[in-house]
Amino acid sequence: MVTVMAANSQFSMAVHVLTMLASSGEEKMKSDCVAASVNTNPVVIRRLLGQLNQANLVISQTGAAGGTRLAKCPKEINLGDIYKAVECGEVFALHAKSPNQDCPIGKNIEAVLCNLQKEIDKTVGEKLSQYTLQSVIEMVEQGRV
Amino acid sequence: MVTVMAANSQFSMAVHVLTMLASSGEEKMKSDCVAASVNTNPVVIRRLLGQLNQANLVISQTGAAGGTRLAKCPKEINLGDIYKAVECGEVFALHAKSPNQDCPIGKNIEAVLCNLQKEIDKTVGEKLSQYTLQSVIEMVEQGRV
DNA sequence: TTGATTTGTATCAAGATAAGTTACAAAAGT
DNA sequence: ACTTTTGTAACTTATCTTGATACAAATCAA
Repeated sequence: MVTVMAANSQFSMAVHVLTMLASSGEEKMKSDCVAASVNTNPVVIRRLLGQLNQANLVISQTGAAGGTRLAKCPKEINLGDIYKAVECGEVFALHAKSPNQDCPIGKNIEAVLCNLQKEIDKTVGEKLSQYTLQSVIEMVEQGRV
Repeated sequence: MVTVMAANSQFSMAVHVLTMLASSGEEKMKSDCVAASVNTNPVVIRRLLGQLNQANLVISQTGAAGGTRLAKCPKEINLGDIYKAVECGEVFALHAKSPNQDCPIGKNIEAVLCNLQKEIDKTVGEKLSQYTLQSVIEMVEQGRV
C-alpha cells in the first residue's frame, strides 16, 4: 500500500466505518471498536462520525450503552452521499494566489478553471452515486472487487 | 477566491501556463514572463514546465534566447493529458495505515477502495479529456465559461 | 444519588506537502 | 568572454492530516 501522509483519506475511512456499522445492523457500535478495525484512534473515528451524523447518515448516542448506528439501511446510502458528507475538498485546487489581473489570460483563467472544477466534482459525485453502501458490503463480503 | 493552501494547484497552474504558451505560438516564452501572469516565482513555473516537458507537452531550451513553447498545437493537447502530466495524486487517498487484517472488513476493504479509486481516477481523466487546450483558450478569450 | 461509560470537542504534537525563495551550475546565443 | 536562461538543489514558511491526551456532558445501572 502506498502511504501518502497528509493526504486526505477521510472518504476511505468513512466508507470503512459505515461498512462496519452496517455489519452490526440495529446494534450500536462504540468508537473504540470501529477504531480497532480502521487501525486508528477512537477520536479520529468520532470526528468522522460527527460529519456523517451531520449528513444524516448515522445516529449517535452519548453515555453508557451509547454508540453509533446507521440512520438508513445500506441500500439507501450511496458513495456520493458519503463523498459529500466528508467534504474532502476538490479534485484539483484553484490557484493559491490570484493570477495577475492585468494579463488577459490571468484575468479570465480562474473563472474557467472554477467552472471546470465544479463540473469535475459533479462528475465524481455522480460516478460515486452509482454505488450503494450495500454494494460495497457485498464486494467486501465476497472478497472480490 | 477561496484559498486552501497546501492543496495541490499544479493542475490549475499547468493549464494556465499552457494557455500562456499557446498564446505566444511558435515564439518561446521565458519562465519570468509566465510567472508574472500566474503571480508566482519563476522557479515554481520551471518546476512545472519540467513535468510538462517529460510528458512531451512542451519543449524547453536553455541559454540566452532560451525559453519554452508548446510541443503540439493546442487542439492536440487535452486536459486529461495535463492531469496525467502533473500527477496531482488521486481524488481520494486510501487509508493512511493499513486496516486491521484480523477484522473481516478491515481485511478486504482496502482492495475494494483501491479499485474504486482507480475507477474514479479514470472517470476524471476521461471527463477532462473532453476538453482540448484549444477549447480552454477560446473560453478564456471570450471571457465566458 | 452515585459511579461508570461513552460521545463530543478542544488542544497540542508530529509528520508530510506545496509553494516561495535563494543560489548556482550548465547550456546557448552574441 | 559575457550575458541570459533553464534546470535543480536546498532551505523556509504556512498549512493540512492524523494521532493523542484531556475533560465536560450525557446516559445508564445499581
